[in-house]
Amino acid sequence: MDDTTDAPTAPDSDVGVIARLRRLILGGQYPPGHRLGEEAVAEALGVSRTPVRLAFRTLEQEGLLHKTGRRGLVVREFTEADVLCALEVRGVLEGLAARRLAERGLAPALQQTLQACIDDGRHLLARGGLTVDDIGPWSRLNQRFHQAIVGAAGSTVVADAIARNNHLPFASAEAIVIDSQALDREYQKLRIAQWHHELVLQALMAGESARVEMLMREHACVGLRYGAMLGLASPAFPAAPAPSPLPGAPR
Amino acid sequence: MDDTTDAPTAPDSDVGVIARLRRLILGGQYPPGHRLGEEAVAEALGVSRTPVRLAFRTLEQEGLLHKTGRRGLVVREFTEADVLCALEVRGVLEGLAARRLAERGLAPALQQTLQACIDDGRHLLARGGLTVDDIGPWSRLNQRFHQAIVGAAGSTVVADAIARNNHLPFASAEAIVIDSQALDREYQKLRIAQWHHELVLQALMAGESARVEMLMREHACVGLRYGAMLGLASPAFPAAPAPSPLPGAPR
DNA sequence: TTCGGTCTGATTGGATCCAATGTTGGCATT
DNA sequence: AATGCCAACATTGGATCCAATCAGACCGAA
Repeated sequence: MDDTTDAPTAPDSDVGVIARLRRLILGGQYPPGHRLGEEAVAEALGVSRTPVRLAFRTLEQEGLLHKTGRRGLVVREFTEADVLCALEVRGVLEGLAARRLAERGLAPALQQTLQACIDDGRHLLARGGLTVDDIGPWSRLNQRFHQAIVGAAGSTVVADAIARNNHLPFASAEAIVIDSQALDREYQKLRIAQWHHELVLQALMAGESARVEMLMREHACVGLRYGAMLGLASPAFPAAPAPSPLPGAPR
Repeated sequence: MDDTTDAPTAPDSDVGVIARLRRLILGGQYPPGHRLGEEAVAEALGVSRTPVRLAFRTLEQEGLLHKTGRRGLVVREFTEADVLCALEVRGVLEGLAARRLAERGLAPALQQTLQACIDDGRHLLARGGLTVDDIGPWSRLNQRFHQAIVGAAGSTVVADAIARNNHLPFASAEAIVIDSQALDREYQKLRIAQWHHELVLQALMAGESARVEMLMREHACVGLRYGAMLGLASPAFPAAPAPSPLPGAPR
């Protein structure tokens, strides 16, 4: 398996073994509940046992693996309820970050950044429909929006808590589930998300801290809970490969 | 749980290196900002570099250590604002857990557990004052109360997020700051905490999910923010005048 | 037939060795 | 004197070897 295929903004290109093993797990190579042995993984990755042990430690802390009573680690299995919970945790934490930001005051530079994300989103959705090439740009601007808010909240503790939660594959903001077969429905979802972004900026500018907190909490629900209302099939978490979100053109 | 004394006679059987290194860091042996080398720590702990590397990985994920731009890891330094943020994160997450619990319904067994904690606390505080021997029992019942709520929320994702935040030494529920020199003031704090516990159970029994969420969020602030109002030393906040009279216990 | 004990194999944790890389100090040159 | 280059060193990451421990199987006895 080649590991160099990643988004241009590589989130964790720091250590190869961890990223590759994580991709193998998320890609379904090791099914949930499967027991992982150091030796087997080491041979599969073509490295020694030492880096695998390090990677196991990290991935265990991230929650992807967990120790069983007996020997070894097993791939954690996530239920639909787990996915909802992870999104709710993200909403609560990002709500906290947004509230703190509103209470501290919105710097002009940050306002410009958020406005740029909103402008990009408005431009992206202006055509009245989605294509597969739009998914990458929207994912990026969405991530920019969220990261700007979290980063400007001025607390590494909050940012770290969000980052830890985002280690769950389905919980991060950029990992929005896009059903390429129903792009018209997904378009509705993105329009709602865009609407939320605009409301969030509006509330931030007005210093409405309680409102922006609630908006962020609700915004986190767009990924899954809005799907059913829009007639989308309740998507199981995207553990399957999903090679679609490859960025086509970086705008 | 374990002996807090640094007895050299093998307290390092289960997870020894991580626990011992964490104790060294939290004990101030390695001051914040200090650079940790594998070799030095390995020699200090009397083990090889391999378990130290594993421990570094874990403690880095926990947030106690962080990579510097250059080589090695440094002990993370926490500001007063970080402490407040960690408590706020705990409040937000435990508020989420309590809200979910209220929405799912309170099982009779859990109600009994919480009531037992409350009874213990009421008994503990009935004498009208604190002694140093009361600190341990109160810490334990407090932890029992919080763990019961978090565990009953029915989500490993939420519980894990709280557990990760609790890795910060000052953020966990049992790590309440007790000033042994001002036990009368601390007694006021514990009375407020006890009061919160009783209100939480009341709200849980009534199914008041929004209220119990807010109660848990406020409850997390008792540790630090109430200290100043009660005249306790807290450098970040000016002491407010007039420690308010506490209401009597309900029922 | 079933239960218990023992043995063997597998697996993990720890230690040590080797390679790679970044850092720092010194020296030479401008 | 300042600056840039080079070399020696320190430190980290990876690989391999050794010990300890746990699990499962096999055998024997009740």
